[in-house]
Order: sequence, then C-alpha cells, then structure tokens
Amino acid sequence: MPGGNATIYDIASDAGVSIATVSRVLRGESNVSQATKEKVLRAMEQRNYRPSSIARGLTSKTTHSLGIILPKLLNPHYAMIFTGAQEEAARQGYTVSLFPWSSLDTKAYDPAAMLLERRLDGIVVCVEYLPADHGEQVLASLRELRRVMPVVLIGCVPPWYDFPAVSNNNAAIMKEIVSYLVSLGHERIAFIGGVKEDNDPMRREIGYREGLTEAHLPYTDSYRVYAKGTPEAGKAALAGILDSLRPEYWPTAVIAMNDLMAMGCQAEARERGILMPEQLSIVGCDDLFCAPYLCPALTSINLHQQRTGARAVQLLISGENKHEIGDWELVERASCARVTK
Amino acid sequence: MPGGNATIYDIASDAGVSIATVSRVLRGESNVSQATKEKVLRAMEQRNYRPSSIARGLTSKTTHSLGIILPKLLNPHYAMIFTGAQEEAARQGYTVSLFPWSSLDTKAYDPAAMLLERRLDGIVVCVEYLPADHGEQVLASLRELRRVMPVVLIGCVPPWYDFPAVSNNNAAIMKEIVSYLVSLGHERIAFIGGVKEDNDPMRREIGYREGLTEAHLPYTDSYRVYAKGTPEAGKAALAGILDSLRPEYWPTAVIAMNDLMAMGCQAEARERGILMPEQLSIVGCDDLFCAPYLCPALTSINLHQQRTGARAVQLLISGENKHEIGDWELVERASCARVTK
DNA sequence: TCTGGATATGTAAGCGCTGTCATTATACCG
DNA sequence: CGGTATAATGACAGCGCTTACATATCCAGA
Repeated sequence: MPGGNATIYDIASDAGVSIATVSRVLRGESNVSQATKEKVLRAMEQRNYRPSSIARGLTSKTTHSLGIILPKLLNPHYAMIFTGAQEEAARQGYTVSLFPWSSLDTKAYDPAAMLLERRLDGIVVCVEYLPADHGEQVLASLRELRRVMPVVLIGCVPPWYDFPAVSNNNAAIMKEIVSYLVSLGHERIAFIGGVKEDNDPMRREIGYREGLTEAHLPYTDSYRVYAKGTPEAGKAALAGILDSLRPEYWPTAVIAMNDLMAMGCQAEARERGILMPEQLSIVGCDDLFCAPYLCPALTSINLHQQRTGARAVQLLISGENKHEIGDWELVERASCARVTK
Repeated sequence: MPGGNATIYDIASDAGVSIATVSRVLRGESNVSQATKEKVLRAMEQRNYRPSSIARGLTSKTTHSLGIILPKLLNPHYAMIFTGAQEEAARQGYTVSLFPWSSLDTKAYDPAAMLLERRLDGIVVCVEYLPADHGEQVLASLRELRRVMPVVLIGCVPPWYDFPAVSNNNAAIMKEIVSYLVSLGHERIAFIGGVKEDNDPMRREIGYREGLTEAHLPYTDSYRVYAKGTPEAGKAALAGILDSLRPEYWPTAVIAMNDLMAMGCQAEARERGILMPEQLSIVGCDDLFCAPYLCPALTSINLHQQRTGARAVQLLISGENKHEIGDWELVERASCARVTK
C-alpha cells in the first residue's frame, strides 16, 4: 500500500532536522523553536505523514486501544453500552475493540491470548448477566486479567473483589417498580428474573422481595421464575406461571428482567387472549428502542446505558478505583394500568 | 502491571537458546528440532509468555486488527453486521474496532487520523445508507482511504468505483415484495424509501417501480415518500401519505425501507384507528429481532446480516476483489393480509 | 577420508518511534 | 569579555519482535 507511510526519518531529512526534533513537535513539546517547528510541520503536511501508533506503542508501552467484553451485541442493551464506551474512548483518542463472551466458549481460537497479546491499555467487562455456568470461575479469570491490564466492570461483583465498576442499584430499581405497580392497585405481582446465580439478577430479586415487604404483600414462589434473558425464555416463563395457577390467582402484573423477556411475556399473554394492560400489566427493564412500539407500549426502566459505557471508559483511562452507581428512571407507557376490581 | 510481560529474550535465556529459535517456535516453523522446541515451549509456559503483537507488528507490517465504519450500532441491523464481522475476524485471529460515521462529524478529534495511525490491516465500510449530505465526497474519501489500506464495502457504490464489496440485490428484493403484495390482491402499494440520494435506497426505489410495472400497476408520486430510516421518520412519512389523499385512495399496503420505519408506520396507523393487517398491510426490511413481537408481527426481509459482515471480513483478509451479492428471504408474518373487497 | 547438502541454530540488522544524555547555540550576568 | 545558566537540537540506545545471513552439525555418497 502506498501513501501515508513516510517515517519520522523522512520528515527529519525533509525538514533538515534530527528525528528527535520531529518527535518533539509530534508530541507537542515546548522546547522547540517556532521556526523549526513550522519547518517540520510543513514537511509532515507534504508527506501526509501519520506517525505509527505501533512503533510508538513499542516504546511508550501504551497502545491507546481498549477492549470491551460483553455477552452479545445483538441485545441492544449492550449495543448502547458499547456505543457509549466507543464514543467516550474516541473523544479521548482511544479505539475500542469487541470481545464477546461467547467467544470464550469456542476452542477454535483463544480470545484470552488475543487480549493479552494486543497489549490493550485496558478493558471493560460487562458482568451484569454472567453466564451462570461460569460463575466463580469467571471472577477468578477477571482477577487474573486484572494482573495484566486495567479492568473496569459494568455490573456488580461481590464487593470484596474490589473492582472499579459502574453499575445500577438493581434492588432499588425493582423496589421502585414494585411500589409503582402497588400504587396502581396491583397485589399479585410476578417476577420473571434472570438466571438465579447471575450478579445483577440476584440483586433484583432482593429488591423485588423488599418491595413486596414494604407494601405488606406476601412473597410467593409461584410468582417468581428464573429464565434466560431472551424473548423466548420470557414467553415460556410467563406460560409456566399461568399454567401452574388457577386463573383467579393469576398475577395482575409481571415484572420482567429485561425488555426482551417482557416482549416474550406480551406474546404469551396475547396468545392466551389476556388483555393488556387491562388484565395484565407488564414492566420491563432496559428501555430498548422498540419499547414504545410494542403493544401495548412497554413501561420500562431507562438505565442510561450509553452513559454507563462512557463512565466505564473514563474510569479505565483515569485509573480511578471507584464503584459508581448509575441513575435510572421509570418510563411510563401504556403497558401498565390501574387494576380493575 | 506485572505478569505476562516476559520478552522473547527471557524465554531464550531460560531455554538456553537464541531469540531467533524462540521466534521460530513462536511462528511454528518446521526447522526446529523437537528437543529444543519442547524446551522453548516449556519456558514460555512457565513464564506465561505472550508475544507482543505490537512488536511483531512493527516488523511484520501487519497488525491483525481490522476496523469497521458504520452509521450507528444502535440500529440492530448494524449490530448484526458487526457481530458477523467480529466473529469471522476472531476466527481468523483478527480483532475489530468500531468507527461510527457520526464520529466523522465531530471536530473534537480526528477519526481519519486515528484510522491511519493505527495501521489497521483493513477496514470494512458500510455505505448502504450513506448520509445524503456526504454523497460524492464520501466516495472520494473512500478512494483516498483505499490508497492506504484495504477496504471492503458493505452496500453498493457506483460500479465504476470498483471496490470489493458485499451487498444485496435491493431491486430484486423490492420486486419480490411488490409481487408478494400483489399476490395478496393489493393494488395501491405505497413505498416509504430511504433518503433519495443514498446508495441502496435508490436501487430499492427502482425495484419498487419495476415491481409495479411487472404487475401492470401504475406508479404514483403520492405513494412514494423519502425519509430517514428511523421510526419517527417512518411515522411521519405514513402520516404524510395519508394526509395528502382522500381515504378511498389510501394505500392498502406499505413497503417501508426498514423495520424501524415500519414500526413507525404501525404506530401511525394504530393512532388513526386503521386496522392492521385488515386495512393496511406493512412490510419492512432487515428482520430485526423485534419484528415477530410487533403488532401485528412484521413481515420483513431477512438479509442475513451476520453472514454479510462475515463475508466482508473474509474478502478483506483474503484480498479478493469481488463484489458479492448476499441472498435474502421474505419472512411472512401477520402484518400482511389478503386485501378485502 | 573428504565433500556437498540438508538440518539446526545463532548473529545482527532493522522496524519507527521515545527518551535520555550530550552537545551546541543563545542569552544573560558581573 | 569570560563564564555560566538556559534554550534548542542532535546522537544514540533501546522497545520486542522478524528475518536475512552466517555458522555449526551431521550424514550420505564418492
């Protein structure tokens, strides 16, 4: 490939100075005379010179490139996080490349090696919904990873792990949802949670229970199901609840772990001819772009995921060891209605 | 950061060989005796050695990292493409980082410089829906970019530009949709296209017109609207059509440029009390994950976007200068119905 | 026994930068 | 005007690899 590949030597000889001087103006050091600075700049301009970040990285030990590990980009929740992270990174002159969790399962290649060999300046890891079958093992590999490069988490890990992170107050979110539904007169509120062992889902169930307690409502196992965070799983989960109960005990409201599951719930209810929101209120979480276009439009929690991604990158670059809690808001839409006697 | 940062010198001295030998086993060259090979491997193992791709890149002139430029990841259409690209790249030992088009507008940093300085091994560029206000200018910068690194396009550019690319047969897709609707008895078929000047949208309109012609249906300007590819724009577009016509001339079917716009159309129709699909059939394009969960479930075109992304990466890595046409399929769902007299 | 050609390994010169230290030019002071 | 602090620049040694090229070793064939 031609073009753009002049080296610092070319510029130096063009400008009649040493490479050290070129390097100085490259890095904006002050101790260069105005005259030579301009000479060098002009030479760069003419050659369309671009310093090689590769060569730079070799000496400076810094690549200005970050990584992000997440379950799957196809869930817009993660696309939002990624977008926020990428934008903030770009703003600070960093590049970010993607490493999906799923890759870790394949044996065709070794993503861990990739990560390490790339000499990334840091990596943000989404651990909100850690695959249940990884569990403790993932946490261990996280610590391992951290010995080699800075890591910032999105989501919660047990606090004693002491990772910089940005997460949500999952319990508080669930409590607010419960109290919102209670304010609409609901008393039979089901909870379709994520995989039981996962980090954030666990906290959400706690919040759900606390919310019930605060409202003096009983907690019942039959109103709580665990499932993967997909529409299909959400659909099956609601089906399970309905099938296991006599209609007079059916919940009047369902809290889904995320919007994907909520979509599945809607589908199941629709199939059964259950009127929404009259007979069943549903609230999701994540506030995906499609939430307003579902039937009925889905009440959800906006988690400000882009901001989350951006903050994670900021923590990564600044090196602060903080655990930040993002804010959030309930977005009321048509999917929740006052309960009718 | 401790850990993992042993160098080839450490390994060489541990194993009692020269760095050249270490390098040989690193790259799997055959001319190393079994005995020394094992010694070296053992030394690497013990030190948990990871060769620096940075240092390697400096000499080998190859970084094993790719880039992808696309409008915005928040549209799942692009998330699919990215996912496909990333997976294929990972499979071949490459990493891919994201450069959104939108970045190009910001002046805070210079993404072009970033691209160039990174010494990427190649970049895939999504030009399906080039922002209209870029137009010719983007094409020019594409050629410029190509002088510096391999480029593969997703989407169409004028053929005389001669870029390797993978795209869809947009005209054929539209023709199939039209003939599908015609087969359901529709005669007044509206087309909500993308921005007129954009690459793929332009071809789609051609297909739409050809489809009408084939079915001996007249083409009417009032059934064709241009709009950005967002739900809001789709909603406004349908509103525009309906407002400009007396109800007896309202279209009985609408083809939307993509599912996002189709979602907007559904919303508009719903607000006006138009029954779907009885009074209005809608078909989208992209087959987003939410299509089955809309009301009614949206008939759409599955573009196999992941495969598209993967193919683009394959072309990039192999260096073939081909223009591939991806296949696609109409996914029938409830949003289209036979027209009732 | 000697030679030629594999086969195995080592030496050393980069790759394109950064950063330290030495050197030179410039300025300021008594 | 010599002398020294100061600003501007250059020389050069890496950074951790790859890759000719050189060297050493071994064995078959003459």
